[in-house]
Formats: sequence, structure tokens, C-alpha cells
Amino acid sequence: MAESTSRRPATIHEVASLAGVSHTTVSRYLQDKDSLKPKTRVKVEFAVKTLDYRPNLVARSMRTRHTNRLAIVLAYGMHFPGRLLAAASRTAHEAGYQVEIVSVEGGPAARSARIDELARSGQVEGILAFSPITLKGKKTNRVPIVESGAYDDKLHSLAELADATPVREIIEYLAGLGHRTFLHVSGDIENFASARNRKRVYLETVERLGLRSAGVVDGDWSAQRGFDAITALPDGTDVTAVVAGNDVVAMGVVRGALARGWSVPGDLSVFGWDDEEIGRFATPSLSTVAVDREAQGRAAIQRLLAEIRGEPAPDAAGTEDQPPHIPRVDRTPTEPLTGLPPSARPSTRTATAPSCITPRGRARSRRTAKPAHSYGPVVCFGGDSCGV
Amino acid sequence: MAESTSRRPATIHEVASLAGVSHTTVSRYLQDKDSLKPKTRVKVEFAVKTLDYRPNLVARSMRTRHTNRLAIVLAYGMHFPGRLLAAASRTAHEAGYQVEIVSVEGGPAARSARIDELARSGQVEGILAFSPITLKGKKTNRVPIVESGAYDDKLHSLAELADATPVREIIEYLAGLGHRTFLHVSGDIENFASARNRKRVYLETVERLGLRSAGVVDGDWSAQRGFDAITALPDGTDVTAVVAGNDVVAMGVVRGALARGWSVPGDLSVFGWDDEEIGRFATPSLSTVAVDREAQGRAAIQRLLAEIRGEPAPDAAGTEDQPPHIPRVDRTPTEPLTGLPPSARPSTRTATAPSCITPRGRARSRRTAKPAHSYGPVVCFGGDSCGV
DNA sequence: CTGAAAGCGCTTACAG
DNA sequence: CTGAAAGCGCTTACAG
Repeated sequence: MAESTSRRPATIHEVASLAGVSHTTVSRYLQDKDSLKPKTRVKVEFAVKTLDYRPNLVARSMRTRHTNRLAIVLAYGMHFPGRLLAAASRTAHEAGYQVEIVSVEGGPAARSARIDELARSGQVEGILAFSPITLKGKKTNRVPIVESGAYDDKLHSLAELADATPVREIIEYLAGLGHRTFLHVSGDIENFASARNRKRVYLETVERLGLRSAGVVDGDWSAQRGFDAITALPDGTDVTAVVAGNDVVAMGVVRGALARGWSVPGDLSVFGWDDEEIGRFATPSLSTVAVDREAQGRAAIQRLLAEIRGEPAPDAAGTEDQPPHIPRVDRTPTEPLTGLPPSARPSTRTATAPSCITPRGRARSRRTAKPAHSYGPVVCFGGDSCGV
Repeated sequence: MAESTSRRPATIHEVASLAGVSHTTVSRYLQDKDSLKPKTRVKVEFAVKTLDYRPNLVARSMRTRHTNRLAIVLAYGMHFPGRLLAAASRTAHEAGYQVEIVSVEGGPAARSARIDELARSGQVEGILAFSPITLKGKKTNRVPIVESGAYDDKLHSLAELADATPVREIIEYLAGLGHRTFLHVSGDIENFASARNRKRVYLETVERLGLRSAGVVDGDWSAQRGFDAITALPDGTDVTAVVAGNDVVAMGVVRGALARGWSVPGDLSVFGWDDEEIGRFATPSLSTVAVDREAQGRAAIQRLLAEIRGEPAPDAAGTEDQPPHIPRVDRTPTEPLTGLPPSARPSTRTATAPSCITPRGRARSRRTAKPAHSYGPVVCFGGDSCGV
């Protein structure tokens, strides 16, 4: 029986004493079992098993001055994709780090204050912020701080959440269909770099192509905001296409259009973002942008790890080996669904040849064995909400 | 300028030396500023400010044998409500604890192993599992482990995620409308206590009322599973009502029905769960169950804190002061939406008198100033997907 | 009110 | 290959 009645976990000294060696030897055993003479190793092994010994990680951290912990800072209450966080956690674990997720109330200032505190408490070796912060990792006495989705000093996109380039593709595509007046219902600009970036690209692209924007409604990722944005449009509005902050917003936009007696996509084309499964099964199904959350989470942690190790930042554009984005190409266009019964069945759609285009404008297909070198979110024109 | 060029944070000894006192005094200052003579306090204060000193929390933990950290264990990749985690974090912070969120791949066994490891590493003082685990907090050498959503030894519901009672209400309601044959597309039974509980209540209720169940499709929270479950039904099936694991699944069910040429709710009534905003704006909007995620997160942490402190568990049924659930009553029925254009506008629905009933079967209304004493998830029959 | 001493449980040079 | 010693940065009795 390896049971112990003491509430207190065994210490290294107790193991040493049971094994009849010094605690130094036990410590050495923990670091590298092969550095011990076989006979000694067996004794220590036995003692460790018997006492069910686990080293006290706090004490170890104290001595090594390494906590092996990272923090991920999020805005309070944000409905963050579990996959992203899970992938981030896993990547960190594989590198020997634990991840602590800290949710902070308030805006960028509050987050920054918390990060500052965290950075100097000696508890974590690096911090990853998925929401905008005001402080940069420029101060002294600090551990590395990486803001995912932000732009770096040279204003180059750092990929990950920042990649808003699909917005360009979407608008170009819709313009090609004849759309001239657009509306953007953004996500939460204050707390999400991704929302900021998309808004910026939206405005730039509309401008560049000589199109008209009926405005940008600064949203909060809510469907209600999308709904209200549409119902607030004046009768006789020129708007025929909406770029929504995400699928939830898009669903509100669609419902708003239907409530006005408009058809989607007949009278209004609507684009979402995130390729949420629920949007794919909505009626009409949403045209959207597929983003590889797992790759994002992985890439963000890898960038932080590189900073910690003092290595150069991993290529934001991704390498073939470790792409920051893995395109999803399992969408295919369906016939527009304007009434019941629907003529398209989502379950059969994935069986058809995919027809997504990437932000780079390259056609992709599952059947091409080797993926192209560029990775990024994949615009899926396969939904019923955008028209063809 | 309070800037320091050293990369290394200041230690308590450096503060002491600058202030001209012993480090003991500095430590005392950190614990209780008033225990110092005013003159001394000023000196220490100055030194702390000057060096921008923050105590090393790892060292403190080592000495006090308190880490002030809790861990929340989740199944890998689960799309967990941000609000729940945020509320849990906040509640913990208010009690002086940091929260670490650990995402574990694999099923209950893998989670349990990770929890075991965590429990004895000395890194956390308590563990909260939102997903089922196999080990119980019965072993020695352990910190308290609370499994949220599980049933306690006496098989009493521990509220929180476990509260599946609305399933009973839903079925009774649908039976009252004349439905006789039901189908349940469950959530992920293996990794979610909530899915287990709902399935159990579903089977019990159908049995008790002498109704028929066409079966339970063990799902994975995916819309695809919901879609497939419906398209797999034989022609001429008796099923007229579906209880879905959540709103995503429900959306798949609805789409599957539409794909078969059925109308919802005309031919099939569908109930979701979670009251996700996107489902409210879907067409048809979903009948669903509103759950207060923030209250759940709060309650779960409070239960863990009580265990840590050796206090009796907080009342699972909730107190007036700190209810585990706060009913949401902002839903109101809309006319069934069977074609376009829709006759109901979601945005106006919240303005009308709510007509939700609680799991206890009591009518609620915003206009009753004082809420009833019982708290729990609120069944919202206000969606378009269930019929009236 | 303040300081000298002990010690939390480890790891890591340094000797042997 | 193994052990004695020092020390990571704090807190907490114990004296004064």
C-alpha cells in the first residue's frame, strides 16, 4: 500500500532518508536518473514510489528562478474560442510551460495595469495579450509581453488575429457582383485588435476601389447590433452588401433584413466571419471567413516563446513546417435558399469539391496534394447569404 | 525618475538597505503598514517607490505555503462560455486567488491524471473540474477538488451545470401541445456532466409521462450531428419534437428538418439550450433555455473556496443573497415564422411582456418587482421553433 | 516598534 | 558517483 495518512506531501528529505542517501542525490535523480549508480537509483526509485513523492514545484521555481508559467490576458467576458486557448495551452505545455488565463475587467488601461502587476510578480515568464493593451514591452524589469493581433513597429501585420486581408477579398468579390454601397458592422473596436484591423481594411478597400460606404457601425459582436444597424437604415437606402464583424453579427443583420421584408441575398448580401458551425446550418447559411483558431493559438504562443528565449520571432507569414494558418477548404457553394423547402443540404455540401479562394486570390482545392506556401484565413463564398 | 536599468527586479533586501532598516521591517510593512512607526514607514515607503519594488510572489508562496492559486480543468477544445470562466476568475480574484485554466486532452481518465499531478505539485490550493473526472477528492495528500455539475454522494443535484430540470418542463409543455414521440440529440455525454444529466432527465420524463422516445442520439454538441439525426429518421417517423443538446445542435436539427421539406415548428418542434444570441436571431428563432453562466461560474468557485476553508458547502439551491442562477426573463413569444418576410422582429420582442416560466413552473414577469425565492435556468418558450 | 535568526523545499556549484 | 554547504526571497516566531 502506498497510502500515506499524513496530509502533508513528502519532501525530498524524507525520500532521501528512506533511501539512505543525501537529498542532493534525490534531486539529482529527479534531474537525470542516469547520473546515479544503478544501485543508488533503485533505492531512490523505491523511496519515491513508496512515499508517492512529487517535487514541490514552488520550491523548485524559487531556486531555479524559473516558474515555467505563462499568462494569457483576455478581456473580461469575451467569448473566446476554446480551440484557440486549448491550442495555446497545449503548445505551451509541450514547451514545458503551464498557462494561466487571466480575465481582466475594463478596457486597455485596466488590462495593462494587470499585466504590469503580473509581469513583476515573478510568477510568470511571459505574457500574451489577446486584447489590445496600452503598455508595450519596452519597460525594464519585465518579462516578455506579446500582444497578439497587434501590428509591430514597422506596421507589418503580425498575422494571427490581425489578419484582416480577407475583408479586401470579400469587398472585391462583392464589387465584382455589382455591389456599390457597403455597410460595415464592426466588432468591439476597443477591446479587439481583430475588429480594429478589419475596420481599417474595410475603409481602405472601399476607398481604394472607389466604392461607397454607408458607414461603419461600431459594434460589440452582438447580433442585436447587427439587427439594429439594418433596421436603422433609411427606406430606399443604397446599401446592398454588409460586412459583419462575425457570424453572430451577420445573423442579426440577416434577421434585420428579413424583418424589413428584404431577401438575403436577393436584396442584401451579408458576409460573416469565423465560419461558426451554427452559421453554416442557419437559413440562409452564412458566407463567412474560416480562420484556423488552433494555428493562431499555436503561433501566438510560439511568438512569445521566441521572445522568452531571445530567438528571432517566428515568421509571421508562416513556414511550411509550422504555418500560422491552415486553410480550411471544406466549404462549397450551395444554391441560394430563398424559401422552403431548402434545396441544399449542408451535410452533403462537404462532399462536393470545395471552391474557396484564399486571401491571396489563389484557387485551392483539396485535390491538390501540396498546399501553396502562403497560409491565411480562407474566404468561404459558399454560404447562401452573399449571392453569386 | 523611478527607472531602473537592472533587468532583475529589486529584492526585499535592497529595499531594506536603501531605507536603512532590516528586511524584516520591510516585510512587516508589506503585511501591515500601520505596524510601523510613522517615521520608519515613510522611509520604507520611499525605498519601495524608488526601487519600484514588488514582492516576489513565488518566494512568498514558498514561505507561507500558500500559493493563492486555483486551477480550473476543462476538456480540450471545449468551446466554453467566456462569461462563466470570467465570472469564476473574478470571484476567485475577489477572494485573493489567481485562477489557472488547464485544458486537458483526452477523456475523464486523462483529466483525472492531470488533476492528480496538479493537486500534488503544490502549485494550486484547489481544483475545479467543469468536466467529468474519475477520481474523487477522497485520497490523501490532496488539495480540495470540486467537480462542477456532478451529483454529490446523496445524489442531490449540485445545481450549476447539473441542473437539467428544464428538460422536464420542456417535455411536459410539448406533451401538453399534443406531442407524443420525442427524439433527444444529446451533447457530449462522455465529457460533460450537463449532457449526462439532461439525457437522464429526458429518459426519465418520457418514461414517467408514458410518452415515446424514438431514441437518444449521443452527440458531440455539433450541428452536424443534429442535422444527421434528422435526416436519418425514416420516412413516416412519428417524431414531432426534438430536445437538442444546445442551440448549435438545435440549429442543425432545424436545418435537417427544412432539408426534408418539413416545416418548423409546423411539422417538427425543436428545443435548444443556452439561449445563445445567435439562435434568437435565427430564422426560425430557437426555443431554448436561458442559463446564467456568470452565476454558475461564481457558484462553482464559491463551492471550491468553501471546501478550501473547511466551511460547509454553500446552499446549492442558492440564497436570496447569492443565487446560483439568476433567471433571465427577457424573452417573449413571437408569431411562428414560416416564410419570408418574417412577421416578427427580434428587436421588438424584448420590449413586450416576457412570458417565461421557470423550471418550478411559476410564471415570472419583469413587472413583479420581487423575484421568487427559487432560482434556476429559465425555459424560454418564446422562440419560433417550438410552436404554441 | 524593530532586528537577528531560522526555515519554507528545492537546485547547483564545489569538493571529495 | 555522491555529499555538505550555500542560497533562491520571502515570513514568522522570538528577543530585545
